[in-house]
Amino acid sequence: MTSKLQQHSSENRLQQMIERLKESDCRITPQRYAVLNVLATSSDHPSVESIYAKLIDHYPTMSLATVYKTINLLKREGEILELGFSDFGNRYDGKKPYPHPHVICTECGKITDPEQLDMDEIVSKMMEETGFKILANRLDFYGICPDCQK
Amino acid sequence: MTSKLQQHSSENRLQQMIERLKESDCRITPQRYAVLNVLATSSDHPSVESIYAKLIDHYPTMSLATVYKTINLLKREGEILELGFSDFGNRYDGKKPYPHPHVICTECGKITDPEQLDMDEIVSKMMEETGFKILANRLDFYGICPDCQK
DNA sequence: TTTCGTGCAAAAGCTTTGCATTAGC
DNA sequence: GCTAATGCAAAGCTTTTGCACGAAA
Repeated sequence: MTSKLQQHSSENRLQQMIERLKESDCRITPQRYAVLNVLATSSDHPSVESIYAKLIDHYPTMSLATVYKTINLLKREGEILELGFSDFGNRYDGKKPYPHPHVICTECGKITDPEQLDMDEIVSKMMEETGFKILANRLDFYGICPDCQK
Repeated sequence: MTSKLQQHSSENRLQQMIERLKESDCRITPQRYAVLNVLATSSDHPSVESIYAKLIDHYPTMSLATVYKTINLLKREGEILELGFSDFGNRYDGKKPYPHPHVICTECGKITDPEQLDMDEIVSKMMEETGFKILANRLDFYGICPDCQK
């Protein structure tokens, strides 16, 4: 799993992804580059559909299958975090591919990252209590964002 | 949302579910009763498929559609907690229908409830930091259970 | 030139839905 | 007896896959 210490700017994040794919002998096609770029620069946790929608005008041959395949590749390489939702589809975080908390507005679907909450201590406690070797976690808060409360 | 203070034994949990459905003018058919019973007495967070499999011998006319419909009814009534997973299907908790942490073994699929972790304080902090009105949460720990580590 | 990636269309899972039949209350 | 629930089969969604063509290295 990628360490939190490896956070960089968006441009570096894109380069990081490309680097990783090259190391695994993957080709950097225009389509892949475009999907990587969206994932590396989006803070709004895009869906497959929204990535496709964002790219189809500029890349007329882009297909949903290619977006799916690129995302699966990045998942295998550990370069994106998948947030699966049973109600409103999967969303992806390419900026921070390691587990971290999310706050989700159930009105408008906005997803943001709270900063003040560190999971390390909680994870340690859980390992002690349960005997599990904990490798990942997921913490979501669901509610109404300030905008939607108005 | 059901309060944690309302925890009861499995038999009472079943009665509680039935009560709630009756209040909403739902009929208690043998099929519904059977599904409710599985959900009220299972600690292993069953899937739709496993509920169906457990019942089909005793209720030969039971259908998957009925299990799905009953589960959706209970979701609407707030009487079960749905744990959606993008990789291995949805699982359900009828014993504790309010949000609470889960520890999931990625080897054998076992799901257990840790007891020592209270989310209330963390939720309060999050509301302060983000301005969200937080109504629910989900906390999963993924790892290898003691049995699978051997 | 060889191999990998693309993109279409079909298939695969899982869940929901329409509708005629059955059965609670 | 009235109305809701059941259960089959069909439809819907999202995601995956097979395969022929095209492009990267």
